[in-house]
Amino acid sequence: MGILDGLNDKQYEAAAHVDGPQLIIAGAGSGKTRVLTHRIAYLIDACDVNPYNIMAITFTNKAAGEMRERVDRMGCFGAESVWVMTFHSTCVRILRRYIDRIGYDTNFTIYDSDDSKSLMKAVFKKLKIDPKFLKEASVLREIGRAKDELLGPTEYEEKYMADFSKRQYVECYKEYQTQLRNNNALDFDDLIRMTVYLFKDCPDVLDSYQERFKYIMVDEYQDTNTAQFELVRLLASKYRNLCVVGDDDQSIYKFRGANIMNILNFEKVYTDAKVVKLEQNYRSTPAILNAANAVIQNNKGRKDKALWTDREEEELVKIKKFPTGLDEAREVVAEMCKRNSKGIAPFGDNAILYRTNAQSRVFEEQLVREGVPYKLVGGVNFYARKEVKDLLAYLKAIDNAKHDLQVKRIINVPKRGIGDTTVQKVQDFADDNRMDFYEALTLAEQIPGLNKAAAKLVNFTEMISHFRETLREKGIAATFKELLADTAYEEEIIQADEENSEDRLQNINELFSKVVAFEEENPEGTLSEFLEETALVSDLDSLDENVSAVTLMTIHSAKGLEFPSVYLVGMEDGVFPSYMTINSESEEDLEEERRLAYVAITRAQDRLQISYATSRMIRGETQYNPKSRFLREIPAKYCEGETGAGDDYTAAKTSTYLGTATRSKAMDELHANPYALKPGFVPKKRQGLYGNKSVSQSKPVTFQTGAALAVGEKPAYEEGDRVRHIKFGEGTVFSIVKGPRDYQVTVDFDQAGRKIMYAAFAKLQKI
DNA sequence: CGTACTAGTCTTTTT
DNA sequence: GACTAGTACG
Repeated sequence: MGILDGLNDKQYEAAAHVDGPQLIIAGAGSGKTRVLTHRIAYLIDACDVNPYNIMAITFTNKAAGEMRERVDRMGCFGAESVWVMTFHSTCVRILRRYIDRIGYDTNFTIYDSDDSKSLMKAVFKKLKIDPKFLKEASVLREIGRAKDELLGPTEYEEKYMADFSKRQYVECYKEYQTQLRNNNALDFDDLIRMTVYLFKDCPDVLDSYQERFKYIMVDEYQDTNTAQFELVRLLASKYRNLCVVGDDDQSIYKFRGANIMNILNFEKVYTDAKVVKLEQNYRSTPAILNAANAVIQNNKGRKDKALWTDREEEELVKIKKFPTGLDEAREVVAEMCKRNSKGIAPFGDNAILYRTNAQSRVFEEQLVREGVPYKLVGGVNFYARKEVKDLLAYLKAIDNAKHDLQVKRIINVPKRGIGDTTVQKVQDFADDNRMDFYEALTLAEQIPGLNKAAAKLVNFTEMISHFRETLREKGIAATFKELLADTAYEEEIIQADEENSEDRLQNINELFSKVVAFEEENPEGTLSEFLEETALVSDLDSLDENVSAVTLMTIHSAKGLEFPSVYLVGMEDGVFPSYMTINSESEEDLEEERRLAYVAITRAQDRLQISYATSRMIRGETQYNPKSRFLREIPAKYCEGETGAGDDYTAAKTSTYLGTATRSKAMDELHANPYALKPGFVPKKRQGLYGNKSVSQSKPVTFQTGAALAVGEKPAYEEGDRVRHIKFGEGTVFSIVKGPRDYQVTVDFDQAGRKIMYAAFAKLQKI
């Protein structure tokens, strides 16, 4: 039978195992997705399993999407009815149907971390807790941890009854959960937890899902937390056809509750489990693989394994040392430019990986300066940006007036003279009369003490109900358009005229495109369904591999991805491993960090460069850190360039930089002033304690930015013209349309694709 | 009620 | 250094 042809022996063994529990230990790059998809095909075609009875669970939407695509491509009959989803979306799906069985309304809302934080603030206020004494974030972290461990407020209280120091956490947790329930809302962690409760409380519901999911597969099993483990255990307990895939060496989410014991103890929980190890790596060169193995071998609690490859040796791992973080960024970008122009590697082959998001900035600045296209993953999630959240809040308020938090968010955005005191009066009235905030708003004229504000509130509710009418009659996109027009939201951004105005307008356009796309794809789709889609996506999900641009992201985000050429930067003790783990004295924390290093190294296919800097600006101060201990763990025989230990400043001391440090401000200047970077512009030299050889070599920028137009002024280019943009590079003007306030220009960029922008902000240059 | 300034926090990673 | 929340003042 041909379904499993082309798999190696181990892969075959794993894919052909059908009944009973199975643990697949899949090393980095060992083809685990391949095994999973082939196993699904095997179940359907060779074992006559109904595709409807197969479930594959992943952590990210991106992984789910890829799996979906590959399953569909196997071409098995009925493959589209295989359930391929993330943990979170699976739970939402189940809860929307059955959560009323445990006392919630099925049209519950999902709170993101921002919402949770606002709610916690309200909790503090109510309990009269001084935020200086206790941090909202730390309480939320504690609650999240409790929820990951399936401890509700009551269980949590019981467990820590004797612990006086947890007293306030208990109070906060109880109040927080009460308020969530009052708002008919669930936070992220509740999604999993409530599904587990539902299954435990309602055996008939559990049974129906056990009958549905007779064959269960879990990807990235090493990242499961206790709640997720329990969820899977319950679902699989009837038929016991549970196949989990993971790699204990890539467990890097302990801080989020992941319990590495779930994978290490799998064989103890399922004593009859079949265990298969995939150790052949199809991704990296021997040098890269050996380096990775050498590092991870320093960890103790791990399943014994060693990846191998039959690839030919090509290049050794490159180790580079730089005087400063700025030099590092400059040289890395220069190297990529060189390799690109020589035709060795297009920009899209490269990834820059770092420990923390904050490290991306220097690289961004250099990439912008050199006109290199790049994709930045992480930082602020698209749906978490202020303007996007504002507009989504409008849509949520239009969709369902019970979204108190959302209504309050936008009641005075843009400014319409409704202040905190007014809001508080309305809230008090609502509390006294036991009604929703929005309901109270509609009765503004009956609320005592509002005076002039009442009329403003009436205007607001009338506007919302008008939008509701539009929604019913003309659909989501039309409502969105009207929303923009009536609230003059964009005008406010244009008027404020901040340096990121253009980005913000662009985000609005992007959100609008998403609305339009949703409506086109789901002609019958409701606004609620659209909003649901936006609740569970991350920045990573939008990463487009078809665009040839350098990728910048944290190592965490890079898990599961691969790149021909990887630059692993900031390899210094105190940066990576982070300051926190070095000081924590806990060997476990350091081991988690080492696994992170392992993940980073194994992302590289053909070429890996690891670099560190003697001094580096962190949070406004210059730090001198020694080379990373992980770097020292790589034997010199796999490397070229700087190797060995102890060739640099080893006393990890911190000192504040003297003199006026001229931090590179390329980005800021580009946004603030279109003339800031003229060809030939050379940044001010940075004079530090260390001689800085490369500063004076700074190349002129490769592009010129266009002049700023006044809002509404006709641009100097026409349809069909070739133009250049600061960020997106070159493109062709598709259309120029005169909008109500300004010309809207649509450009098809060679790299970045089609963008719609306002002429006054785009600063396009005809070429 | 809105604005302008100040002080404090953040930085480990995020579905 | 950058962002945010909080405060004082008009």
